[in-house]
Amino acid sequence: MAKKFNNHEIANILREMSICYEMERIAFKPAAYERAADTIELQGEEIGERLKRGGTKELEKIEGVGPAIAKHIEELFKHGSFREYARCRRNMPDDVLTLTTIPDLGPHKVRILYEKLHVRTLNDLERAAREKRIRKLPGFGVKTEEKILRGIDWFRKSSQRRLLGDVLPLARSIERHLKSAPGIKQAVMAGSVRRRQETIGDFDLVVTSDQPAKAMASIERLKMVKKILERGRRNIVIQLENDLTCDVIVVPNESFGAALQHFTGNKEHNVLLRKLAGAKGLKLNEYGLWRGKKRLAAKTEKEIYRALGLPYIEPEIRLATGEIEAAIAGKLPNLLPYGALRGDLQIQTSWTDGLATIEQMAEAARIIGLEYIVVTDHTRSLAMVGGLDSKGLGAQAREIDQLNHRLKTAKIKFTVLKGAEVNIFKDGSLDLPDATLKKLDVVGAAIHSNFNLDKKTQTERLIRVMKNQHVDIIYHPTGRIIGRREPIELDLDKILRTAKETGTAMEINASPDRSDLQTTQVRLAVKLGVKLVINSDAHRPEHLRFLELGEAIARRGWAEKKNILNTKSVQALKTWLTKPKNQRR
DNA sequence: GCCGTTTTCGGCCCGACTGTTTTCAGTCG
Repeated sequence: MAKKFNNHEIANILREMSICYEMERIAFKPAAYERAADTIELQGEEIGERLKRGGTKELEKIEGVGPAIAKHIEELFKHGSFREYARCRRNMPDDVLTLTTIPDLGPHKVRILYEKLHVRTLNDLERAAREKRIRKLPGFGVKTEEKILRGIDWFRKSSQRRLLGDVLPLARSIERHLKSAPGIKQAVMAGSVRRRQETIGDFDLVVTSDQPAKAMASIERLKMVKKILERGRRNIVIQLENDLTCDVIVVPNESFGAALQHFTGNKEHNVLLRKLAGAKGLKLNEYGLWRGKKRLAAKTEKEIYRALGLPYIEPEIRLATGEIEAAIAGKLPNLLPYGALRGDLQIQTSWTDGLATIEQMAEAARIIGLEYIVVTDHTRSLAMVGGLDSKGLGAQAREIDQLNHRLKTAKIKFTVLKGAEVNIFKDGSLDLPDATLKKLDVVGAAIHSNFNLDKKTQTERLIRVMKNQHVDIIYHPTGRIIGRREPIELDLDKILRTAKETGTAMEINASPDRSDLQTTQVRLAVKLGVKLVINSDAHRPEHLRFLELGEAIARRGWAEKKNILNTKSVQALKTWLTKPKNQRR
């Protein structure tokens, strides 16, 4: 294979194809390409690997990929492009994907801008708008031109998405304020926040009311509101203090479920649901499920799913990645319940870069209902945080023993275990000797350097780590930090299979900017039967709250309680840890 | 271009809103 493309890059190429066909007013192809792009982006395994393994036949197994698109992808890997794509590119602006993210600009308007004003990039667009050339175009006007300028401004300011960990507390606070506000019965978050997506574009909220005008007024009076952006009859768009856009929809109580379902999405899930309804001679919209003019269900989501012949599907897995098929077959996973974690297996303390003592972290963990923590400070080669060597870990062990003793005498049922976040060298060796690792209850290993090795080297590096008999967990396996650092190159399929073979657990690091593993990777791990651990990676007591975000990632990846190691009691965990790795189940 | 409780051809999700129109196309979620 001559060229390499990751799934995201392939998806974007297919999206460009979709836009191209849309511009040419070719029917149905745009949706087909769009759909293929979406499913490819959500694949846990690299498309290139699958192509190598099974050729185009293998690719055709992917939902929405047929013979034509499979062939295009094959050509893409062989030659770096394919004929039809090259043709499309000739007729489109270079930066068509960016241009179409500007609100109100879709394929057709972008095409007109390109053909009449030679707009190829965002800068071209801005110049054309400032020079008031856009308003003269057919189908455009002064208002559109102004909206485009505002759109460019918005794009530049807020193109980076927010972390769920930042948005969720705010969303809950708004819910709370509105629930007790005049004219409002219920206020429930919807959209990507309710699905607990790792990053959030905007915040959707469904409000029920008998007095919409009064409800709207209450919303406008919220103290977090910075600016009202749009006001409709039943919806209002506001800019919050932190510049996050919040889209509120006001509906009567009797259609609450339908509205919540509709605005929770995701879009693809809803499309599939409406198709299913259509196949049964029904119609699903944001006002309910209908047979002709008769409304069959609308008040609750459960009622709607039931009337469609389905069990309730949890918001986190409404991603159009097989949940509807599983629901029909009665094979939905029994998702990990929130609050099922009994311990946290990655905690840093003031012994290295944490801000609280072991005792303070233990106390904070106990208060939020945990039964144990593992203290896992950094090890010696991470010099910038004063990583611990064998001697330091020995001293720390004595402090932990004393603390456990005090807890016991005070009849407090809480256990502190000994661990470390052991640094992995470039060659996959560890920066502490086996003799030291052997003394610890839990050994987590993590990559903190050499992020840019090629895929083969990086994969072999981690495999070597997993083959070490003392390494229990790989921490934040891909090393990504959202918005700051790309994940390392890994053959994840191979890594996860090795994890299974060697009995090494994989971490779901719940720290909001890490979220690592991420959803699709968890799904693959669950499928392969790899043991997972959800950790906060807390560096201060408040960080323990991140665990909930990790639970959300696990749920989105279809994980059940049995897949997650730290749902075990401390005794059961210890038993598991003392077994030789290859006997751990 | 893809797909199959419509099954290898003939369909393909739904409604609101906006701005530009004078009846509707384009965009969005």
